[in-house]
Amino acid sequence: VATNLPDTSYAVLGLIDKVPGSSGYELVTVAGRSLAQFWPISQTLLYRELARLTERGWVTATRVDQDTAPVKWTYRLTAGGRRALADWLATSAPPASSFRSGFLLRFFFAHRMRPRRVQTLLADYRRALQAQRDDLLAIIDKLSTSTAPAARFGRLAALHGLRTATARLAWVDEAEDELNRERPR
Amino acid sequence: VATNLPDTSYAVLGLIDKVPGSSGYELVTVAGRSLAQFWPISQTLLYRELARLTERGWVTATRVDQDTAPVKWTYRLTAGGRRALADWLATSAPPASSFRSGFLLRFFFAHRMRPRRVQTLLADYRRALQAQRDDLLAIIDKLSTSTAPAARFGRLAALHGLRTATARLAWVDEAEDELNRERPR
DNA sequence: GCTATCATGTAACTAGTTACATGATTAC
DNA sequence: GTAATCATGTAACTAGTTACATGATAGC
Repeated sequence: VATNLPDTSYAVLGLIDKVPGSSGYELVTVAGRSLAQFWPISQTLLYRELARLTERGWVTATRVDQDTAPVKWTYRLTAGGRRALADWLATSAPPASSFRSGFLLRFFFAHRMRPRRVQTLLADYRRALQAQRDDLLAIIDKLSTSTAPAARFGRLAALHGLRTATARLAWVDEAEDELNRERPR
Repeated sequence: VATNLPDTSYAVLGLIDKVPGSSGYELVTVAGRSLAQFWPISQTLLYRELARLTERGWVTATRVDQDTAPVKWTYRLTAGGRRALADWLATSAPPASSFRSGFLLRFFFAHRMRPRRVQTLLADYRRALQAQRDDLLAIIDKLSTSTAPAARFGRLAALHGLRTATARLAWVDEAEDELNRERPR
């Protein structure tokens, strides 16, 4: 009964391939500061995927006893896992780019808000974008020192986020201008 | 047992408020060319939300018999529905902007791909972005003629998508340049 | 004594997806 | 004949979220 798995499974598989021999706990943190920008995975889900990948025989789990910290399990791809990852990467990415913005959803109904409320909504959005931009700048900065071939794509992925955030910040200015122009004071 | 509803419910509520007296079928199409850009709602889900909103007493459903087409049901907000919508709009949008990009996920693991594959991946992404940009341009064009206050925010929301798509197209160029520079021929 | 880090889970839920069903009318 | 438009659903699933549990060690 080999149904095909969701992209999240391959995300975890790819992560293990990138940092082999890490524990679930480590993978959660690594995912949190890399994948999270464009493919967030919660801790619970990641552990569930690890179990599933192990069951499939795509990764092996090794028990590691530590004296200072609790027991941990480390993961590595099997030959089957490498094949599965390669197959998935060769598959065309479907248009499955789901984007849901709580901000835009509310903004779309802004004609039912008082002008002041629209202002704070935009201000909140700007703050969130700035925080995101700063995060991405830090990531890019850290990755730009490394010359590893794998880090190159990570850096470009982060750059994608940075360009997006910057454009959206410019949009916030634009929107504020337009809203002020029509209704002065 | 009044649990609070997900944003999607309010999205539908807001839509009905925007186009009162429309049927589920009409709402599906309206959602498809407005909300879909930043808050996609499938047909099945929309009908389910209509049932839920009716149950809550936030909207009323009216049966309309037609001689040429099948029976339809049209929807309108009640006083309670208007209050619920206003309350939700007054609520700060949580950072809940979930973004999942199948493209970036694969691109992040591009070090495991052959260079040719990376090229086609980028080319496919560019094509998708161009299509999206054209869609948004058409929407903005249509909305810019209208002077209704509600259309203004719709236009700005579409502009947000346009700015995003444009920045990402520029990123594709940037990424291709960078990948070609390091590995000529 | 408190908080943070390391480390792995269970339980319960629900939002959202996909596939399918039905059937009339109009236009090519 | 066949495809598109109008119109509303049901059924079945699963991916992902949220809240909670546990427990050791290390540093302040």
